[in-house]
Amino acid sequence: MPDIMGRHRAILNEAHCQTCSLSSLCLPLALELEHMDQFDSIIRRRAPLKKGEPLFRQGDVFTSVFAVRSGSLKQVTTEGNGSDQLTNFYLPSELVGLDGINEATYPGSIIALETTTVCEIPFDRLDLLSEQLPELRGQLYRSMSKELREDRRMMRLLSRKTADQRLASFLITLSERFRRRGYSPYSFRLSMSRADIGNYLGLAVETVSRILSRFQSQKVVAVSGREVNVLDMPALIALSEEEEQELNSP
Amino acid sequence: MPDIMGRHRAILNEAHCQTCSLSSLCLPLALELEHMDQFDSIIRRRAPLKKGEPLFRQGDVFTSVFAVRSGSLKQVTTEGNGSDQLTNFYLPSELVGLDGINEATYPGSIIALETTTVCEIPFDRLDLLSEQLPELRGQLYRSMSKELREDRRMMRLLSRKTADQRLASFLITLSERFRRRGYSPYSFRLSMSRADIGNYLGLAVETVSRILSRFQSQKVVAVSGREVNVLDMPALIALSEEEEQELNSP
DNA sequence: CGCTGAATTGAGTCAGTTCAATAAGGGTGG
DNA sequence: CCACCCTTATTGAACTGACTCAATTCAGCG
Repeated sequence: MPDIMGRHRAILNEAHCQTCSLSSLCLPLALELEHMDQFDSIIRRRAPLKKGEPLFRQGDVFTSVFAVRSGSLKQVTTEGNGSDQLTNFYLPSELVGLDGINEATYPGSIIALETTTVCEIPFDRLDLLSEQLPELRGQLYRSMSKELREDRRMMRLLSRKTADQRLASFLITLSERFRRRGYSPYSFRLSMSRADIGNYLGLAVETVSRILSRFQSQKVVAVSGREVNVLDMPALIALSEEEEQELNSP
Repeated sequence: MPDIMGRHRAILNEAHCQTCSLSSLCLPLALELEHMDQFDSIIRRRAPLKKGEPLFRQGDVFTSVFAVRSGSLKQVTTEGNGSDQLTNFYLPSELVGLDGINEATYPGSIIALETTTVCEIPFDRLDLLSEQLPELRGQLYRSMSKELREDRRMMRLLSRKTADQRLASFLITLSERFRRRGYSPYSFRLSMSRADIGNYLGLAVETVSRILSRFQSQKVVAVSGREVNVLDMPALIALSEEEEQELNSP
């Protein structure tokens, strides 16, 4: 029993911003140590989510944003008629739930793609703290602004790019995100299914599968199930950009 | 000369939040009168933009966000290779430039679609004021969050919807935005070209033109150049939703 | 070790594009 | 005010990238 308690305490201890390996990427990145204590004190720990478990569901009352500690999640929005749209993947250090601030409920469900831990940040506390800490406020504005930018890139991808370009862009973006988090940009594991990738990129599963096979036969990547090895990054970048179409320039 | 000065002063006078007809939709919507004075004092007036004139260009240093007073604008992002993507239209009371906070430069150019006036809100001043005024801060968070939501809807449109559904959704969204601003939701003028619409919706100009013609022959709308009359709103709504496709649900 | 969902591969179809040609606006200068 | 030019819009015909349908194969898991 003391053993279990000890381990439990240890887990809670390592779940502090001051000792978190993600602190240089996460929301409190710009904070002084003393301010980080303040920030840390408003955070609520959460039991790890299992694969497939929701962090919250579409329509739940908005109370908090969440920072991903480990694992990954997907955001899924269900339309009236029951068809789903996967609008985002979230990796460690990224902030989940920012699009819920506006309407008091979350606009999509967030589902764990693997065993995943998150830090819960109650938004009213965060807002109050951001009043006192300009650095934190700035970081929050920047996080939202960054997501706006990424959305614009995604719109471009969806409205202009071919299936090949979409897959290549997707792999490059993932690779870059892993790199920034200290993992290999050349060798990683996809936590999402082909169906998820297709849904996210606006492609049929079959198309995703076919194109990954072709990339493999072109020696650009080696794919085995969900393991990906990028063999020729320059070629992949070229694939993501090639033959831009000129769809009525404004 | 006194005449001109007089008129000039009159223009400046009417450009105050307290007397602005948009105040119930705009950023200071939640502010008490005395706080609105404070907000009003940080705003910089701008000479009206002529059609085609840029408010700022992609890559310009980020300094301010802008509230549209009258007219309309488009956001255009140019990729390395010179192809453009139209990522947004802005109508009166909407906030322009929020996606520039993150990286110190604006990620796209903002171009007037017609004669357009805006209020410039220097972001450093806005940030400081938002420290003192929780209502203002909340409104700023909500504005950004709302834009995130709208981006998600746009992604859905681009990855799931047919050309017909896209056009119908576009017209409905415009109609709704006009309605909220006190204009007729059934009769309005498009300030953007067919090419702009196509670029925004990820369609060829020809497709936009063809579908508008078909909607017209179906008596759903009457289109004459840039004048639009919605004849059958329920039908238009049905067109925007019909026959949802089931692209690999997550 | 067998079962069930996930992934791959093939064949045929179609929505929306491209290419092309014509018509309609909308400024501008005489 | 009108004629001209150039941009914008419409319409037609042919083509194609990605989808759907279908049939295996593979992988993870109880």
